[in-house]
Amino acid sequence: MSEPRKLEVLRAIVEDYVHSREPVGSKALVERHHLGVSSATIRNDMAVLEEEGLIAAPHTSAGRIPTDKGYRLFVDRISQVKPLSAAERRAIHSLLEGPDDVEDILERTVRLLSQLTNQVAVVQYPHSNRALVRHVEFVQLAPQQVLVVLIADTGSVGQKVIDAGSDVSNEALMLLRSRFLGNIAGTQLALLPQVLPSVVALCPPELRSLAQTLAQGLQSLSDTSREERILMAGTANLARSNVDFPLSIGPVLEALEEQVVMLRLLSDMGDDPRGVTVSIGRENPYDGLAEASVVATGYGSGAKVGILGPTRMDYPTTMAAVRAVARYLSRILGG
Amino acid sequence: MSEPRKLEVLRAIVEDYVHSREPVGSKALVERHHLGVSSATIRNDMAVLEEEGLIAAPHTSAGRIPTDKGYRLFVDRISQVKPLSAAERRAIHSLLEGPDDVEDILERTVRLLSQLTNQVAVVQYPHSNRALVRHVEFVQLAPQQVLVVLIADTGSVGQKVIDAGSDVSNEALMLLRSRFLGNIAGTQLALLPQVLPSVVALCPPELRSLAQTLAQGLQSLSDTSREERILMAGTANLARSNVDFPLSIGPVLEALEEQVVMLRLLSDMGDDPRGVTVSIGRENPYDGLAEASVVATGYGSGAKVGILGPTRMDYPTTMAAVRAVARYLSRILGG
DNA sequence: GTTAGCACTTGGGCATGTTGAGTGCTAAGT
DNA sequence: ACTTAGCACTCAACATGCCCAAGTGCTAAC
Repeated sequence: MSEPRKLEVLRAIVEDYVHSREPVGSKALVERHHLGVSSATIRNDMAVLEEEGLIAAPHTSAGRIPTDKGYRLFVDRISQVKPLSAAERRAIHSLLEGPDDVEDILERTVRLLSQLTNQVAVVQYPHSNRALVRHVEFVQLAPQQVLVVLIADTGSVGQKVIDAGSDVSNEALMLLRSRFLGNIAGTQLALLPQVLPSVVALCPPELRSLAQTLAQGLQSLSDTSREERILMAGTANLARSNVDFPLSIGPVLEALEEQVVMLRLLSDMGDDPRGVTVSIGRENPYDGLAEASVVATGYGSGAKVGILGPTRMDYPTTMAAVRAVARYLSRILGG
Repeated sequence: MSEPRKLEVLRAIVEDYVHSREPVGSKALVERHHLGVSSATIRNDMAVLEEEGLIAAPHTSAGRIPTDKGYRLFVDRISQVKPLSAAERRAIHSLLEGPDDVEDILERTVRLLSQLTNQVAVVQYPHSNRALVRHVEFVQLAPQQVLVVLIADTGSVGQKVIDAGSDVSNEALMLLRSRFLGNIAGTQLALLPQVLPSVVALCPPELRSLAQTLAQGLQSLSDTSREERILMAGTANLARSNVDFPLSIGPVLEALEEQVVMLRLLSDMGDDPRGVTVSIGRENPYDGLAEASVVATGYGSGAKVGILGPTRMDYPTTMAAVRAVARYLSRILGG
């Protein structure tokens, strides 16, 4: 059989199955797509595809459905990106309007993306490797408690309450504040771990231990404010898309709730700077997502946006949406 | 028939149904609970209960299940609070340990509560009606963009990027910062709307418009940092508890995602300062939650904690857990 | 390499029968 | 005035058997 037709058949199977949710047979296939051959020929081709592990039959006399491997081939070699509809473009454009508040933008982004794709949308907070320290504030909350605030020039704000271990005088705090501020303002967040110890060393010995504690606080803020959070929307789509399909939704919700899992997942996906990356079914490192696929891509300076949905999803459209949204996001955030 | 026994029967039905998930009939009832009468008597009682709308039969020859109204009576007049197990007490106690960071504590709280109850746990950020302005910071991000930061003495931090409309000089910003700080430090957040205009009025005329913009930013921060966010955990429990039961999970997820809906819901529930409040099924203002119940109570100075689950839930245990967690939370946060 | 034809498999739909849990009612007992 | 035993009745759930349509794999001819 001809190689191109084989791929064409796989493509037809994937598209029909995604759209109908039902195993697709040889006859239906030859009717819906005008391949120039008969159903018998298709059957032969399908037998080959099955041998290669690209499709499978749920039971003897049913049609075929694509396997993870089949989707993989489809995504890698067959599908072409679908252009977005005018309405979709418009929706994305409207992201450009409104306040430039990072939080706001990300929130609108996930909402939009989840509506666009009918899947769960996820976005990682922007990496701010290049972000600089703009301001540092120590606020005394209680005799032994200090609120540490770190403001970056990107507008991201980190906060953390730390326990000093002993009473803190206001004067000491003021002194340390100006000492820290003077020495780290303008520094890249990413460099804080290297810079902070020297600042501590410069402090008067009797304040050394407090300074050390504060420095730790700042450092952990520089970590977390950098990339360690995600935002998501559209979890209800999980229930909707599986209304007559028993994808076990429980494990997926669990995974989504564990930010650690999701962060891991996103960063494990290569960040091909131009295209989107797809992780299909069992390719996925987390067991609970064995029946799910993730479509993601980087934006700005390396953080990820993406969606999560059932393996049976419309990859071309979804990939187009993710890519488009990522591009706009990069533009807005000036990545 | 005797009134006390009628209630006893209702109680037995509720308990059996919650535990077995199946309609409960007269015979099973008389076997499992040693009521001193025969099944025929129970049948008569059940007929009365059904007339009163407290229980219902899914179909002719099935047992009865409690209606919303039945649960209501059960919660209000029959059930007694179950004491928590030692393990549960221990788990709650361990909340006391660890950093006093509000964010951290709330996060651990929802996790704990969702595990304790096997439901979705929700917590509203603490009200800070009594919270005072600790610090105000204006940070210039771009010629026309200013980041406004408002820090309260409770450790809550609000941030917002505002667009000034025209270029802002650094000196002007510094001046306004000290002007605002001097006039509103120590003020209650709740009073900001009244105080801010006078501060604006005191500013030099050429800065009036910028001051106005900044004041608006601060005011919106005082709103949002006060109570307008919620945190949740355990959405996966929704899927688990309904594995063989078709509570439509979709609408519930939608509701959970709409913070506005949840906030509305929580604040609409009375805040009986001592007991917990329960909202059952259709009593619920939001249609998507017609098959769900919310068990909530206030903590600290009026914010809410609670859980959301199917109407068929173990109310006594759940209520006990919610109440206990709320108490500890109040203690930790010094409400 | 493709096609027509055909025997074969099998899940799904449907009609039918059976079972058992559960009810409501009546009449008798306390 | 309640309670209880007994009984006829209802109805979902389950089982059984049947047929049908969809779909396959194979073979032989083109």
